Parts: sequence; C-alpha cells; structure tokens
Amino acid sequence: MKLTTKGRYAVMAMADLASFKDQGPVSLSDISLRQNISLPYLEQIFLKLKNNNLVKSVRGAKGGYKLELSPDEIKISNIISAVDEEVKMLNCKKDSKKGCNNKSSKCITHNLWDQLDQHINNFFEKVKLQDLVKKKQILNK
Amino acid sequence: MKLTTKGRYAVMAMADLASFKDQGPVSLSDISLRQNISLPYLEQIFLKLKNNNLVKSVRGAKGGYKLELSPDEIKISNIISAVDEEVKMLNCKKDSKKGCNNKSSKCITHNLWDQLDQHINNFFEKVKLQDLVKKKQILNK
DNA sequence: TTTAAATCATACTAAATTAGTAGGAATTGA
DNA sequence: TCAATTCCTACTAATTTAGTATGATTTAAA
Repeated sequence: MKLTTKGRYAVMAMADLASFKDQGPVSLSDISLRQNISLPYLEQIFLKLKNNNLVKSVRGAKGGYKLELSPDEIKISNIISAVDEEVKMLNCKKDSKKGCNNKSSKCITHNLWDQLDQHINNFFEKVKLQDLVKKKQILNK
Repeated sequence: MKLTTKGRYAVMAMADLASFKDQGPVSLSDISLRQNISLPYLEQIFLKLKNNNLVKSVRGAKGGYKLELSPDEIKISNIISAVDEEVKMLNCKKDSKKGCNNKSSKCITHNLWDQLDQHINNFFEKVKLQDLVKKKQILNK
C-alpha cells in the first residue's frame, strides 16, 4: 500500500493552493509556512504535480504555482496518483517469489486485496479538491 | 497507514486455517509450506492472533492451531486489528509537532483521512473469513 | 543592471519501519 | 525418551520514507 505523508502533503498543498487561488501565484515558501512542510520537500512534490499537469508554475520573483484546473475538476485520486504512483496492496504476476503466483489456493485472499484497492480508489475518485476547501461533509451519501 | 504484509499474512493464514479446520489442529509448518510464509514469522503472528482470541493452540506433537470461532463469525477487521494495531492515516492530537494540531486551516484535510479510515474499516467489517474460503465475490452489493 | 525571490533538478542521507532470523524454553503425543 | 510442536524474546538486514544539500535557472523589482 502506497499512501504516505507524501500523498497527504500533496493533498494539503493543493487544498492550500485552492484556498488562495485568487491572489495570484502562491509560492511554496508560503505553503511551507502555512502547512508546516519543509520547502525542499514541497519542491519535490510540486515537480510531480507539475509533470502531471495539476499545477502550472510561474518562475522568478513573485512567482509560484497556480492550479491548472478549477478545484471542482480536480479529483483527490489525481493528486495521489501524481505523487504516489499507485494504491495497490498486491503485486502479483511479476515475479513468482514475492506476491502470489496466482495459481492454486495460495492466493485465496487475492480478490480481497484487489477489492480493497478498488474501494479506496473509488473513495478518492469521488472526492474533489473543492470538497475539501468548502470543508463540507464528504460522502454523506 | 498500517497495512502491511503482516496483516496480509494473518488473513492468509486464517483463511488457510479455515480451509483445513476439519482435520484437527493445523500446524504452522503446514501453513508455512502452503502459504509460503516463514515459520518464525508465522509464530509471531499467531501469538497475536491467540492473544486476541481468534485462534486457540494445541501444544506438543501433533499440535497446532484451531479457529476459536466459526469462519462466518470472524471478520477481517478482527484479524487485521489483531496483528496490525490500527488503520489510521493521521495521528493528530498527541504531539503538536507531527500530524496536525487540529486548529486553524492547517488540518484542512483532516476529515478526508478520517473518512478514508472509516471507509477502509467498513470494508473489513463487512467481509467475513467465510467469504474468502468460499471464494465467492465479495461486496458485489 | 543588479539582486532577491522564486522555481527546477538531482543526488545524497538519516530515521523509521518492516520483514525476517536466531536461539532456546516448554509442552505433549507416540 | 524423542520428535514435533507452540511459546517467547531479542536481534538484524533490507527497504522505504522523509527530509537535506547543493546548485542552476528565471524573472520582477529596486
């Protein structure tokens, strides 16, 4: 399972960006202060966010980052996958040593983890950046 | 997030135990062979499972472990929490340094992670050991 | 035109966690 | 008695995560 502070920080930073999107580009040092995340670490994260077209940068003094899309168009899943690669409990099939080899009763729990992955990804698909900024209840179904 | 191979192995081992429950106590060396998990590692895991009253042991030769309850009474969540402590994305409140301190806009994403935890725990609450052994589709809703 | 504020990029490192080993004691059926 | 088994604790290797370090590039503004 790949779901660590990097993913959390990314979501926090994007939420911060969304909150302050009306005052021009937001610098990472601002975010660093507000969210208490080290600046160089943020830089790494934003490199990935940029490569995934979630933000665009404005270089030089008074520069910073802006959202590429509006907050209601950005899904949490987009952010997570941009920095964290994937949400996956198993990596079967590749090598027969680690994970399961998908035959016999060995992988009796295979489906379980697959479905958990789906479940989590589903959750992240449903929630938009907008939902966080509005601070409203998410998924009250 | 605490959801690692230890939790996976525990579920696999319990599923194995459920599959062979009719032939008396199942030894860890059997499970080790069938599920390809190292024996001493299994021992650690079963210590916890026993302390949580999910299995009972039969010591000595021809000994092994048996389920304490029937497979349809054991939830996956019971197994996970027995070995993995908890499923939690954040640990706020304790120290103000790590996690968030729960005030101001800092914890804009607090609810999100709380709800994800609930979501995952929900999933594990719904699935019973029985469901794995039967190999039927879980949560087809 | 200089300077300071910012992004961009890569490489390195420390800390923490996970996964697994080692070693041996206790128990018990055959 | 002996072999198979659980029980228990401590240690260690490997991996991952989180964060630093370093320095180049860009650009608004003084």
